[in-house]
Amino acid sequence: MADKSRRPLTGIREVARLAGVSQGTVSHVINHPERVAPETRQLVETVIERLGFVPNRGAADLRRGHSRMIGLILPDITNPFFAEVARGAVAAAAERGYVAVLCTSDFDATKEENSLELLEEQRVAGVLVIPAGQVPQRLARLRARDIGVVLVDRAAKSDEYCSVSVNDVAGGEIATTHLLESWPTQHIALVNGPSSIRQCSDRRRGCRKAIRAAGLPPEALTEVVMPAMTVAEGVQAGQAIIDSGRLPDAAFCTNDLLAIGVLRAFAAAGITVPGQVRVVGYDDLDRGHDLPIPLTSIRQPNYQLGHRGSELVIAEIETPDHHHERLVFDPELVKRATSTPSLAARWQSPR
Amino acid sequence: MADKSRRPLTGIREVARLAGVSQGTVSHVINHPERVAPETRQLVETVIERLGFVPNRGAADLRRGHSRMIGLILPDITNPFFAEVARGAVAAAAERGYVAVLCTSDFDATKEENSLELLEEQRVAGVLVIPAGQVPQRLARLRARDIGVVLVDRAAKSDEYCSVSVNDVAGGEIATTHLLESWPTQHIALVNGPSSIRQCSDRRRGCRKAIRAAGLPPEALTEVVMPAMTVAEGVQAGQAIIDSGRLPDAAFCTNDLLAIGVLRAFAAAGITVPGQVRVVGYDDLDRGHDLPIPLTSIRQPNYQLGHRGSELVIAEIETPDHHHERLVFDPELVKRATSTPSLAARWQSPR
DNA sequence: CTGTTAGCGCCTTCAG
DNA sequence: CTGAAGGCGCTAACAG
Repeated sequence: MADKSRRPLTGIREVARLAGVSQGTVSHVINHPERVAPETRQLVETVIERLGFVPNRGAADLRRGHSRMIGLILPDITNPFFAEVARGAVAAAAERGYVAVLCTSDFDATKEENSLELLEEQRVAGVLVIPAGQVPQRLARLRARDIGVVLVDRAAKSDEYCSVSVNDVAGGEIATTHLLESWPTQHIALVNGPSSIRQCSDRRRGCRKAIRAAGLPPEALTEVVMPAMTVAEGVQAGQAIIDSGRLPDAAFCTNDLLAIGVLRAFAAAGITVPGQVRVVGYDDLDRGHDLPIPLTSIRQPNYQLGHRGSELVIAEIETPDHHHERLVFDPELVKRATSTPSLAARWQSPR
Repeated sequence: MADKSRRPLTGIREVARLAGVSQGTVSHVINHPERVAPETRQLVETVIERLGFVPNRGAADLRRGHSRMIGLILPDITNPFFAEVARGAVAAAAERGYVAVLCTSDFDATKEENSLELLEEQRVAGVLVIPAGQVPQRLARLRARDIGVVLVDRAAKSDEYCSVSVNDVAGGEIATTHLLESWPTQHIALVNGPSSIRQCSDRRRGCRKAIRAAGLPPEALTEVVMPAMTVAEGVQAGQAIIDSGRLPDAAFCTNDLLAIGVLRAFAAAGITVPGQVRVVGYDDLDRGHDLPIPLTSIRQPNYQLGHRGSELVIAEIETPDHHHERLVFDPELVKRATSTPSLAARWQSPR
């Protein structure tokens, strides 16, 4: 508890000196304890303990030629979806003794590139990236440097990268099928975001597939496309549906925010859910649980995405002859009152 | 686009060779461009570009004796509160050219210690920590190593560390005062979590203060303490209030989850809000926005907490003679329908 | 302005 | 099983 002489209570060298052994031996007790005589080891460990010595990972990494950091680039850590991915990624990394360096792109391709550069400078062992838009060009350079790369929430096109993603076509299909099967349905509204977002077009594809499978004609589906996927847009979409004069039996909203907006518009117009129209969303946000009527939704294995993603990069890094893998998860339906008349009863306002 | 000869298209040395200058000069064009003749610089930059050379930050850090990484330890990145803090912290770090290493404690003191050890090994320049419980002992060691430390969401006791936190007493006071002033009120219920959580006791303190200030007797306040702060507990608390037979004029719930539960219980019992009872929560979760009746709540400057936190560590790191600062933010009332009869009208279910 | 040089802290053959 | 020695890639004096 003294003043510790001000100098970086440094290194392996000091430990060696105090223990009366060589640096090499100290290094061994740290990295290959078994190669050292029990008593020497014991001695060294005691000194390490007494000095409060903590090895300098950076120096070790430099010497070894590779680090134990993995970079994580995502658009917005505040988004529950990405946060969950991050949680899985950080957990898996920690399990394997890696630390995660977090970068945020704010959906900005430039920031994304900058982050990639920073991570390259740090010589991270690998990166997990949830691209904000296009798959960043710069990833190629990282790969050239033998930095592991895995795309998250986006299937790799070619076999250039590993990727973990979830099957949005299946999600759209599941949602629609549920609507179709749980109650007689002739007319479905699809409330969607811009087709330029892959998720949106994939989910639409699944939706159409289900309709076809049910033997319904394409006209059974009416699509409302909104420029953004917020509650406000949802309200507008809901209003548009109402104004169209032809109320659908059910509405599949491509995300929960849109669904919440639609629900709001319906409530304001006195349209009952699920009585007149059944609704399902996508993402299974917590926000959807406490609505006047809890929202049926599609849940994605977000934590798994991140977790398996980390495992994949690490495998890619540690395995000499690595084959790129493309993992695709399936989403899952979570039934709630908004699509299920029987569940809805208890939610109707009392009295 | 060739095969790049397999070797780590390495270093400054190679650049120097190809440019026909010395390593030192290359280093200068990277770190002190102004100290180099424009043409030499131009030449070197061209070579750097052509080689796709990216400096090895780890090596530089080793040489310089300090890194540009800041560690971030928080209980759960999935919690909107912490996520927002992280966003601010990461942004501020990036602004100053630092990268953030993210660690998660899962509210587990052991994991917290482990993370601190990892960060110490990485020789991060500083750490931002949101303690899971007690302030970790190990922080002292980091400080001894000249690693910057700032406590987030917790005021430092002594003047050992910098800290950024928010005034929970003020929050409790604001919430209660709002309830008291916006409508005639004789009886308030305080739905609280365990007193062992500092936030809970602080908010209670603020609540009492407001009641005293309004000239009401202590009996005007009835406290319901729940062992956890979830929606489920909130429902129970709401039920308890109902069962007590004496409905309060207003309820201050110490977080939004509790409030949501209380609201649910009230709705199920046919008690109108804000008609019979007005309610305010705490945290201003998104979840509260889409309730049958939007929830009045207290919002904390989470992003600011993280942002200023990062700025503080960086200041502590970069400023030789640094005085520990204790920043305290004030929370803010967000009025919504749940406490405001006039706002509530438009939310009443139509028809 | 540019070149030379000596390490930062650690790991890892290679001998003894 | 242990010690000695040579860098990893880069920066920061110091000379020229």
